[in-house]
Amino acid sequence: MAKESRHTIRPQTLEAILDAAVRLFNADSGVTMTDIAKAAGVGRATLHRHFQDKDDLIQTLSARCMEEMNAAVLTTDKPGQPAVDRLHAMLKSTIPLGDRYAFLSFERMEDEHLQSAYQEQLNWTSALIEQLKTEQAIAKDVPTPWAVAQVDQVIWTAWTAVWNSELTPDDAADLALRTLLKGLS
Amino acid sequence: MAKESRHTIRPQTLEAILDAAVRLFNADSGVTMTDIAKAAGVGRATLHRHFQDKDDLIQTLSARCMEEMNAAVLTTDKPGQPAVDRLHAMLKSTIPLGDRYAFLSFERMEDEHLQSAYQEQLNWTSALIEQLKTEQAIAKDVPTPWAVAQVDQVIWTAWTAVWNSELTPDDAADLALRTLLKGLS
DNA sequence: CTAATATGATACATCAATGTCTCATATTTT
DNA sequence: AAAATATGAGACATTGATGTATCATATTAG
Repeated sequence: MAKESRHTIRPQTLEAILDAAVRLFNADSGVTMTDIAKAAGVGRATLHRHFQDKDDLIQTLSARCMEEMNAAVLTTDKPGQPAVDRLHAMLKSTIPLGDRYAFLSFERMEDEHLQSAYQEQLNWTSALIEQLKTEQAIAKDVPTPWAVAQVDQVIWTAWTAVWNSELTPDDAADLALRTLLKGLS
Repeated sequence: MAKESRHTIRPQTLEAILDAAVRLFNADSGVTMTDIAKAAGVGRATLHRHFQDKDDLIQTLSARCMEEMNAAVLTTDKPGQPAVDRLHAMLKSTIPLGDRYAFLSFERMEDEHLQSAYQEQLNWTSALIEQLKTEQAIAKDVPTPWAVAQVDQVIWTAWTAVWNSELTPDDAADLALRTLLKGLS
């Protein structure tokens, strides 16, 4: 805290650090501060100047990812629409952020503020599932937690396919929606 | 190597170590040798007596998990059967081994012997997908890598549900098969 | 342009995990 | 029962990551 008040981080420096960190953590969870500094093209001391410790960096990164996810979902969502359309819009906006999503899944979140934000995200999806059931888009005997997990997983799968250049983001979203609703048949 | 020739590990000791290691690695990838020794109820020195280093332990563990997975799939598989039945049998036998499966996915495998064994596993699933397409159980315009990824993911999801006591292993396998073939509808 | 300050590089101390070694004890084998 | 040996406990050295401090340089603000 003392450090952040003494120094103002430059926006480009912050972006470089957080971008590099997301990238590295997705490739391997055993990332060191030195790795991040190198990948960000930044001095190792700069990391320690702006983040109290590694946990602080991870927490900042988690908060950032969570904000991006929430923003992406909420800005594209139109609550009045049919549930299937809302699901489609949600997939389209979240799949390109798959790396953020993966980071949030892999890292343990001890911070309770983040915990509750994540829970809110899960609740949002649960509500969408319920609406899908009401509108007969999915079967009522499918457990909601199972459906939520499937949505989560398909986002990750779709992002991986995009990342591997196997699919475009839009094609991945379409295929993900189709897979969720009708399976592979 | 020198150590393993000087000492014969007791079967129960080996089991305790590998069991504890799988359990811990699934909860958190930043596991220390001390953690494993404690969880296994074994002296820390015993680990170093039988495994050259941490990598050696992980490699041994990976090999063990791979063998278990392969054995489970191959012993329950009946190549003459319809593809849907083969998929169902595969899900039933692999879902209870979901923790093994997860370990293999999370750990990077530098060993080429393991790499090829894993590739073989993927090829086996790909062939099954092709058979499913031939038998019209799944659509031909679904990319095979996508289908393989879905099978992988659903095993993990199903195992998680079983682990959380939300489903029995058999129910999870049934739900997984249904989800793969018909989606959530 | 000049002052303020953020950054990079380096040296340094600390700490946790790793791996080695030894010896007393427990277990297995004969 | 006695010999052989696997294990547990703890001391020890080593290594790599972490975090701090300092100073010269680069960048930004006034």
